[in-house]
This record gives sequence, C-alpha cells and structure tokens, in this order.
Amino acid sequence: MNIGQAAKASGISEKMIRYYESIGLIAPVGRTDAGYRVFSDKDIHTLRFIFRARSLGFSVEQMGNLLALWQDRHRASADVKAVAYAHIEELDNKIERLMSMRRTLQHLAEHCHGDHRPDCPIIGDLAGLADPLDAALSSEHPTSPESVRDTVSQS
Amino acid sequence: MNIGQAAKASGISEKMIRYYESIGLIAPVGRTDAGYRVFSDKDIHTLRFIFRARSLGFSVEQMGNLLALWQDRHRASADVKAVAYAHIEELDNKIERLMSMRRTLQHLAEHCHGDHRPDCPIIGDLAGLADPLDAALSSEHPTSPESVRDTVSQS
DNA sequence: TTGAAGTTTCCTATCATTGGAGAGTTGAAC
DNA sequence: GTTCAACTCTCCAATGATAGGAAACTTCAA
Repeated sequence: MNIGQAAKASGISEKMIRYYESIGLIAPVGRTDAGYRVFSDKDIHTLRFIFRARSLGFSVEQMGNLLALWQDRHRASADVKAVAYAHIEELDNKIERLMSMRRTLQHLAEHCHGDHRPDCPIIGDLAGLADPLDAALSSEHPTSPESVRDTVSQS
Repeated sequence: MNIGQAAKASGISEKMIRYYESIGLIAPVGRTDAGYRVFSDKDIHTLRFIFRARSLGFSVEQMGNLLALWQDRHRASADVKAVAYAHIEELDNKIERLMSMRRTLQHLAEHCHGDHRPDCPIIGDLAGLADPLDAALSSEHPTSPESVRDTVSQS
C-alpha cells in the first residue's frame, strides 16, 4: 500500500503520516527500491488507532502513551483508564474556560441594543467601564477611547 | 511609562505588546531618544481593552475589528453585537466538539475495569473493535495490535 | 564609575497542520 | 518505446499566539 492509499484508508493525510513518522510516533514503515513507503495492514491499523485517538482530542504525546499501552500485552487497564481520565480533566478545563467566556459574552450581548446607535455594553466592558451595562443603558455618549480615557484619568 | 510598567498595568506581557505592535494590531507608540517605547494613558487603555478581549477568547483579527469599532464614534451597536454573536457561535462549536469527545471518553472509561488486567474498552475503541465494550467485557484476550489485526484481517 | 535592571532587535521554538518547490517514479495509453 | 499524468520523495516555509534567549544598549542608584 502506498502512502496515498494509506491516507485514504486511515483518514490521516499524507503530510501527517510523514510527520508522525518523522517525530517517532510511528515506526518507520517499509520502502520500495525507489524509496516509496509501503504500508502493511498492521501499519494501517496503527494509523487508524491514531486517527481515532486524535478525534478524541488526545495530543501526540498522549497518543504515544496510548500506542505503547496498546502494544503492551501486559498492560494494566488501570493505566489506560488513568490516561483517559487525565484527558477528561483537560477537556473539562477547556470546556469550562470556553463556557465562562460564552456566559460573559452572552450576558453582554443580550443587553446590547443592536441598532444604529453606538452605545454598547460589549464595547463598554472591553473598555473597562465599571458597569458597562448601566453605562451603556444610561449614558448619552458613546464609549470611544477618548471619552473612556477622560473618564479614567479623571478618576 | 516604559514597556515593563505597561505590561504590568495591562496584563499583557512585554513580548506580546511588541508582537501586537509588529503585526499592526496597535499603532506604534512613542519612543524616547534612546529608542525606548513610551506608553501614554491611552496606549495603556488600548492594551487593557485587548487584554479583556483576549480573555473572552477573541482572536487577534477579531480584536482588530473590535478596536476599530471602539474607535469609531459613529459605529452601530448592531455591528458590535454581530461580532459578539459570531464569536459566541465559534465558542459554541468548540464547546460542542470538546463535549462530544468528553462524552465518548467518559462512556468508555466508565466501562473500563481499571485493574491489573489488560482488557480495556478504551483501547478497544481506539483499535477499532466493532463493539469495544462488549469485546472488553467478554473477551479473554487483550486487544493488542496483533490480536486486533488478526481479528480485522479475518473479517 | 560601576553594576544591576531594564530595554532594544533578532532568531528560535512550540503544536499540529498545510502548502509548495523541485526532483524522481510509476503505470497506462499511444 | 515514448510520453504524460498522477504519484511520491525530501526540504523549506507558513500558520497563530506565545515564550525563551542572545547580544547590544540605556537607565538609574549606590
């Protein structure tokens, strides 16, 4: 099997297959006399393993660990589980960070008129107004850099 | 104000301030005769704006748009709102992708014995078994590359 | 005057991935 | 047999946001 077929069969691009080989995530595969890579069924299977692990968000380093565990007949499932839970925790952290951003932004956006007027609590928050919602709802002037700077330097 | 003080006051590292200047996100600031950057109150305020936008997950490009809107006294709040909602959608996509990974991984991990035995539905799933949970729960042999390959090539 | 701390620019690296250039190989049609 | 398209090879560069370091220069206080 050539690299093109291997890419199609595994879901991993040719570029990435070469890359994974270059960084040692996968062992160097066979070569023809002309230097073309030759992929065995086992190689393809390893690539599919990587494809699935990647789609679960595992990093290259974690995939290396998982591959090692996969190839270890005497592994303890507890070790695999530990890698999985460590990754779940990472995912949780990322999710929480994104959801926190989302909450803040949603809250600000909900209170933005969204019309032709310049006043906007979103800009107000970014500009660092103490209470961007109130400011936007009550102020008569837009929250542009100059006006904000004035406000700030006056305080 | 020197760059060190500006970094402390804004929460953005010196490195990143220079970077933001180099890519044109912020205009070049003043310089002393010796070439040291000099930050005005307004510059600091812009940096804080960027700091807050970044902490809400906006990309450099989006921050450029937001800065332009901020500096535009005649902006329509609808434009700001549109940028915000576009970003919320991006956040939603990222969150959903991560949560999907989390769900799958959690499901697999819950069914992993987590003991000294090698059988593990997590590895089984990565290896591409049709039903990794069943396979892991019922098989007598670990799901190592060779055994999987045999299984696959037999099918 | 000296020395530490601050600043400058420039180069490098990260992570995972994509793109391209230039050279060589394969395989099928003519 | 030649030709031509499709494929593959290696190497180099770029992405986006950030960090680290080197070498040279400036500032400021002791």
